[in-house]
Amino acid sequence: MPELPEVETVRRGLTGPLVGHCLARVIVRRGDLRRPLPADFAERLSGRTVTAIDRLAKYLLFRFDNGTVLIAHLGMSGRMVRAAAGTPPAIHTHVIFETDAGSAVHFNDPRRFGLMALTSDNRVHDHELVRHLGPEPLDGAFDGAVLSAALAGRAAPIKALLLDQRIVAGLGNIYVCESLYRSRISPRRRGASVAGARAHRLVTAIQEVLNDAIAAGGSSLRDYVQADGELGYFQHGFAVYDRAGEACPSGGPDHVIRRIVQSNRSTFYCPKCQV
DNA sequence: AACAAGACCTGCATGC
DNA sequence: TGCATGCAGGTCTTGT
Repeated sequence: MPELPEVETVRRGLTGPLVGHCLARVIVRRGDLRRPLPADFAERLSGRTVTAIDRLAKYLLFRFDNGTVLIAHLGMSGRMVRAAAGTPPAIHTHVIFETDAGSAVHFNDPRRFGLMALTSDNRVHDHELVRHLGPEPLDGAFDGAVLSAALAGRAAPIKALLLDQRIVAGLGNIYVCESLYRSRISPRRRGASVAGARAHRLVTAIQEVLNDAIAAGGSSLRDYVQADGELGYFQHGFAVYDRAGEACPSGGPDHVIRRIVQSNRSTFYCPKCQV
């Protein structure tokens, strides 16, 4: 589910309830997530104060007063939902964080593709989960030259390459489709042919799409809600995602959005606008 | 090395 | 109503 804008929205929503607060109690109800939680997970976090919550691509980094860092990924169906302490956990709530202020955050993940791991401040960026990540798309260092260098020599379709977190970190299926539409680039185009002005256009489109989505609180499809339980509303702004058979927003005659499958994932695009 | 395809797990919509 | 099938926002591993 959650791509960069959704994770960023969750981060912002958790900052109020958690940052500056001590975790009075951490309850692991089910530890067999994508990677098993360490046996001492709850013990290592209990009594610690959250000093900051950062985002690295689609990962959340919870920093604690003793230098411990909790790395969390929401997978496809993971949610972090705010609740009052003592609220009975919903089905699929696997971990509960209760603060000294009487509020709680429930980690709920039906498919259990999410994960959490513990490390420390000085080792975060070397951690195996995040070590391979490419540039942050909203970072100033990410530009057309950086992107085309990463795409040089690549024969795979640009759609598949943009999903590769080593090339750019944080995009998923929705925002790749939307960015390619916005930059009028065909998802089937070979990676290496995206260079120069075309790469620049793509970077601009990626940044615009992500910023628009963050401003809208992310996209709510099946599972995603913000930390406060509110729905994001960027899904109403999709130009192509999940709109197969509908008219392309360009309004061009006979412009119909098409669905194809690439690398076993759905791709939505306008074959007339995107070349 | 680069790429494609399958696997992981659960819920939901669809069609018979 | 029940059952089978296919699909879903993400990685990770395996095989060519």
